[in-house]
Amino acid sequence: MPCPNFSTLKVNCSNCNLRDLCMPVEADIDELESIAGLISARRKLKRGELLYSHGEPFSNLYAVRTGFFKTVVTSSDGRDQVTGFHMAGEIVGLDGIVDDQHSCDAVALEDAEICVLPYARMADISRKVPALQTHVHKLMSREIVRDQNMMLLLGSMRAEERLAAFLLNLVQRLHVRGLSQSELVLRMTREEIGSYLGLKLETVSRMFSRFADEGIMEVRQRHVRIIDPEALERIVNQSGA
Amino acid sequence: MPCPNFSTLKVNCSNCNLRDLCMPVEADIDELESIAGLISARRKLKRGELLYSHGEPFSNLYAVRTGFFKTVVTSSDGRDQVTGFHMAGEIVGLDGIVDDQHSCDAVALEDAEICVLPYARMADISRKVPALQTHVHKLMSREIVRDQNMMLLLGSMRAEERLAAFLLNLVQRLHVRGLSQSELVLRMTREEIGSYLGLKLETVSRMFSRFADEGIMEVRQRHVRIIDPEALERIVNQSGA
DNA sequence: CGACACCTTGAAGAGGTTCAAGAAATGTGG
DNA sequence: CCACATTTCTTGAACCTCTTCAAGGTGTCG
Repeated sequence: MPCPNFSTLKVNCSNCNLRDLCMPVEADIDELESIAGLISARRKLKRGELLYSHGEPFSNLYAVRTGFFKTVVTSSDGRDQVTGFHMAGEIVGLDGIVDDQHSCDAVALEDAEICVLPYARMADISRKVPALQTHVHKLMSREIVRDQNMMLLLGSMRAEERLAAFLLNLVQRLHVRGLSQSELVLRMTREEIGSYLGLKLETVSRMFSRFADEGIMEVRQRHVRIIDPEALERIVNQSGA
Repeated sequence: MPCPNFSTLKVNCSNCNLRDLCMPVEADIDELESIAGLISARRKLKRGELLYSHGEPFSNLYAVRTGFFKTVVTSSDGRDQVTGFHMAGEIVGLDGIVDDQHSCDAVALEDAEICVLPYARMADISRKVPALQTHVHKLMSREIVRDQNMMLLLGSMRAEERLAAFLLNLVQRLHVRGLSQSELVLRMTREEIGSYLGLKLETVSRMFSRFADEGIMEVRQRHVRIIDPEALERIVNQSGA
């Protein structure tokens, strides 16, 4: 076995328990067979490892199987911004298509495993399987809508609103994956949350403390228990124009 | 003529002077013919008119022919955020694909004309013409990268940096379209610029005044002449981590 | 020409940042 | 498995940027 972090055996979507999340495509038997062959390999990453980095030639999309990733954009003058957190069933790498190279870094925030989806193969198959074509378009459109909602958050919300929205979004996504609606373990640091939300880490920390003081949640380091989700909803929806 | 704002006569990309901007696709004669048939109609809009609005069923993308648009996301509690400004040759409407309905409003900021690109037709043709498929993917990927760069701007830049970046981006896009690199007429209000940049209109106004004081540009209402573009570059690239 | 929308500028105030110090958790090497 | 180094988190105080509120000016359109 030349490289223990790659496996090409029995790599197939057909019997993957994440299929409903990452490839929810209605199709006939033949088509499903094509789709099952989308994946070229799986790959394991250690915490802190880069899945891809900006400037790197683009050739694959990646589906997260296990673990947790962040994507980070870096500007020419060294600023950087976390643009997303990605968990099981989500697809990363779409940024690379336009210039045939990645425009951000994708970093594993804990030990992780991903499926490699060669873009060329995906494009080929989606020409033959309309349902896959639709799915790919929707993936990209969803990313656009999500990013525009982040622009709304970053452009118009105050610190506590941002953090509340962030937490609600996280638990909602975790809930879809069968985890608790109220309890979660943050996979990222205060600084990473801050970068994502356009805040400094101290501000994030203070907001956590404030929410805890107000009895909205319990916070012990990265362990968070949401006691009053409606309070969070109210915070997010309170203000506005 | 039932509706003077729609025309379906001689609507064809083949001899459109904007083709290089909006459909720069390499293909053989047959394929180009397919692509030329992408457009179903053209439509004229008056200043202030909506091209589409959030919640509206999605069925078309739109290519801007003339005029200038903004797209605006509105949150449930009435906040809104300008997510983009769009000029000749640019495609809008990609947000609508994921949920079969638009998630933002597109508003003409001046009298405008657009080409209607039925999404179903586009999807069909791009299954037969790989170059079009690639083009569509790149369009969407470009939008993702652009939005993520806006997240960087909103999350990490100060007011003067944001405005400088905005102006440089604007003149650069206008320059590609054959207009001056230094002179421009803003099509949007201070408030709209502010919404886009996550600032209040007063802040935008103050920053314009500051740039004018510093001799970087002349500002007379919406007429802007950039005297020292390098100063703007320096402002954008100054800080960082 | 008048009404309305848009822009500018000042002064006061708030929210978030910066700087700093210490505490808690995590990981590492012996 | 423990001790130590490192990273991460919390909290306080001073500061700064941007916002808010207010008033007046400028431009535009019917």
